[in-house]
Amino acid sequence: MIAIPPPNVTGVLHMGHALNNTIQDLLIRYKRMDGYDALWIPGTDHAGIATQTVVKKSLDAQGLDFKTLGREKVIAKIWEWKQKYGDQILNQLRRMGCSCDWSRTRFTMDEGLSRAVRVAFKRLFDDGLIYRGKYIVNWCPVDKTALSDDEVDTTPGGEPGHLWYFRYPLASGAGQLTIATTRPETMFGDTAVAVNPKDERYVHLIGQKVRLPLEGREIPIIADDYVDASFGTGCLKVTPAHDQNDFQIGVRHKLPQIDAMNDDATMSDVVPAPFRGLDRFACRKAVVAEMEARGLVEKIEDRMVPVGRSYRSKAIVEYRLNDQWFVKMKPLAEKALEASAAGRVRFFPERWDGIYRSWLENTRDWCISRQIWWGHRIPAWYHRSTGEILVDTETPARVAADPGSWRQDEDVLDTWFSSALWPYSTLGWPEATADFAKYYPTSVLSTAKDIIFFWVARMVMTGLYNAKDVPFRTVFIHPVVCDEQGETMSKSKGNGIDPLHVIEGATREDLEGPAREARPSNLNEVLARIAKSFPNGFDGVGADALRFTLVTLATEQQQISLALQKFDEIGRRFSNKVWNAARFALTNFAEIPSPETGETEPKLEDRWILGGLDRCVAEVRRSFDAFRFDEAAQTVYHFFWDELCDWYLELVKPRLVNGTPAERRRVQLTLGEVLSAVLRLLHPIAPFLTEEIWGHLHPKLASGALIPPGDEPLFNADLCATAPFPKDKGRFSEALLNEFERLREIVRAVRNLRATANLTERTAVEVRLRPMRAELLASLRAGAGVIERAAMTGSLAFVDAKPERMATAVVEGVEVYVDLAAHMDLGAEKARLLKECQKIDAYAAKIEQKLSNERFVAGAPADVVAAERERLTEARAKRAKLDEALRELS
RNA sequence: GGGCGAUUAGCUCAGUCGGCUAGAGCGCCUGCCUUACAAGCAGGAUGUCGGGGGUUCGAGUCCCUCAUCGCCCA
Repeated sequence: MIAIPPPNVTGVLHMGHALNNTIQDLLIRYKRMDGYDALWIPGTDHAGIATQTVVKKSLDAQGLDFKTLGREKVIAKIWEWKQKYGDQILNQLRRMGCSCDWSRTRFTMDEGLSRAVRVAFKRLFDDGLIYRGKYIVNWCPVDKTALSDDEVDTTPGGEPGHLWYFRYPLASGAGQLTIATTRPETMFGDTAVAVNPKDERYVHLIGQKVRLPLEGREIPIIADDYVDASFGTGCLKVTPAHDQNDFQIGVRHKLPQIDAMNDDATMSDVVPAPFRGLDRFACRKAVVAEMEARGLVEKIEDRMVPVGRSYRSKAIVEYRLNDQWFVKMKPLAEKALEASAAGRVRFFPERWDGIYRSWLENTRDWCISRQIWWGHRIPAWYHRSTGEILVDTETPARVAADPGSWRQDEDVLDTWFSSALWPYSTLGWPEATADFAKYYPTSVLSTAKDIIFFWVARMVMTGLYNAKDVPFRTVFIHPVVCDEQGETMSKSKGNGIDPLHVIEGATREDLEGPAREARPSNLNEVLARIAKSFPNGFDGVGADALRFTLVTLATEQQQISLALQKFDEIGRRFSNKVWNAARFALTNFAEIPSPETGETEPKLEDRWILGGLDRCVAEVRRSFDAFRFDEAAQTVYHFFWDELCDWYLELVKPRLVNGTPAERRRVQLTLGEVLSAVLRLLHPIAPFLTEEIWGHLHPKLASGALIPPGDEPLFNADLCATAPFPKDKGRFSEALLNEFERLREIVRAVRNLRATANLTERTAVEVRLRPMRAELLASLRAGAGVIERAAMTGSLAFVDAKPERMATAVVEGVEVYVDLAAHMDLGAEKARLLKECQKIDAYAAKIEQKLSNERFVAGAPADVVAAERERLTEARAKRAKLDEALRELS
């Protein structure tokens, strides 16, 4: 069972969603076909800040003011918006072929899920794991809300700024201290100056006071280890209400907290009159100007300063004291760590477990209140006069009885608080539903690495706490989809590829859209690239090709560099091949001799392809089970194209087209089995194409009684989606593979010789074979048909001596002679043989070197040594034959 | 500053427990309109496995180190 990572209702699906949902659908279809009760719950997330922001913009555009409308009307508007656009995402999933259980579609703000949120909140509160407190929080002055640490982005290396050196006079009048600050405007909130206790320059001043310029307040000089003596002057102004670290210092030294700003980052009434109401940056200028006027600025340095920005509004984050709700992380995190240590939650690829653990080990308390309207309102009520707090899942009776005396908390919960409950709230928790009993814990969570902290870890924590078990046994972390330059795709860069463009096609204007909207600095370059690669737009390749391409590219690396061309190169090409091969097969299934006709004995190629099929089935299963979807896709690709199409189909054409009815039935039976199985192998990756072909092929197989023994359930499998996933029937054998491989090598040798003589492929040539070992003769005779057909020989015979004037090639165990007659260029043939000799000599020399090393012979496992000896013998034999051919030429 | 990942053919990437002459797709070169597919078929060329050191009989693979790139955290 899989719970979908719910996409935000704000937007449309991007390529990352396409990859993630392809993987989930693949797993679900695979398991469903393999007989499991596979449930995939779809849904969407209300995405508090993101959605509110989007709707606010649209209301702004209509000239409607948020504040004037008021909370209830705004929420109603957002609901309207959600109804209108929310389904769009689910429809996109459908178009990608996602086989979710649509009847169970959930939304994080559904009544049931909202109740789950309130129940979880109350339980955590009652257990003392949720508390309310004044705390310094990341504050977005644009959205006027607190942000969790994870919602704050910082530019590596900081942003350009300044370091101002201000003189604070000592209260004693006996001099001054110079402090360095990047944020002059916060000086009105200063409540101390701190120095490092080991800093000899200042140690004698500890305990004294300075007079805060512009304001005249006296504040103490304190000692704290946090201060870096080498930074600035070694004196740090401490502003507990406006800086994270200063807040901690303030707590340690019990400093007062002076809040110098309003919620929109203008200066509050506590600052001196001239600065009141100024925006923080205007105030910064004013403060600097005033300090300069008073001669209190020692110097100003340019400097890169760390700046946090809201990942939503991009506004510079302020640090602000606020009443907020917090989840106490430590007890929850410990349980989550235990679960991963015990292997109850496993990550694929494994390395992400370390990332997950290190976050849990260092996590701070989680601020869960958000000062917005769209979301789950915090179920807490405050008594207007006593300040008493009530927390409950529904409006408490005391509140209902006396509503005038109580007010509910204005804030809503962090979106991730409800997302954290998703794997079980979607199953009906906290009710003891049948679904919950049956499907919890879920099997797999598929997601990208960027939300391991936001989401994965929090689901594990709350799952263990609320639902008494881990929410999923396996976490699959897929790569991040990047553009061809290796940069993450984003709206602001305009480098995204729209999955719908890939599926349905796009005009050149469509393709240019995202870039034109984002206006990146290299816009012309981007447009030129589009014009060059897709002057007439992009032809849609369909959902299957989209999926196949993504799955093929999703290796264990951290990112996929994706260019639109890839969908042509990989997915479209392969889908087309499958379609054509199926079409060929279907025309040859038009007429099926009646079962009474019976079938001829399987030929070598029939047994070979069935063995290959079984190996392919086993490998695909192994790869799927190991979450190596790329390997699975490669395996099917290789089997289908290189073995089935290039060899088997070509080999059986004579029997299929001109054969006796019994011969035709034999091929139909074999080809039918292979094709039917390969369609089912491919179905989880490419559902539409395989279903379409299945619809044509399967009825023919069934009506012609062409379903092999043991596969009886297939007779009734009207849909590929519900047909059983193929099983390995154990027909693969190394010996058979080698036998056939020898034939292929002979064929390649003949083709090669013919090509070097500049003969076209359709020129039939005389071929003679001379086995080096007597026991090979029978096998070669059995494979004569394969060679004749695939190598287009005129005649084929076995000899025990090299015929005169024939070109020679040596493959494992067999000498191949081709009569190139007048076309043989003796000089070229000689050069070719000499080159072969060189190659084989280098090879043999390497092995000889190994074998002459006593320590290798003594130290390496016996089988490795024996294998080397064998290779050497083979190489020498081959060399001898080449010599023979050379001698004859000269 | 700490951590994770990457570096293999012109490009995008595989490479299992250290063991066969290091592979695939695309691109490139040559020849083919061959009765499913020219969106195809056949053949071919292409590598100091980022540099250096170490362990080992043996290293693309393990260890150390340096370099470059990407990401995460502080």
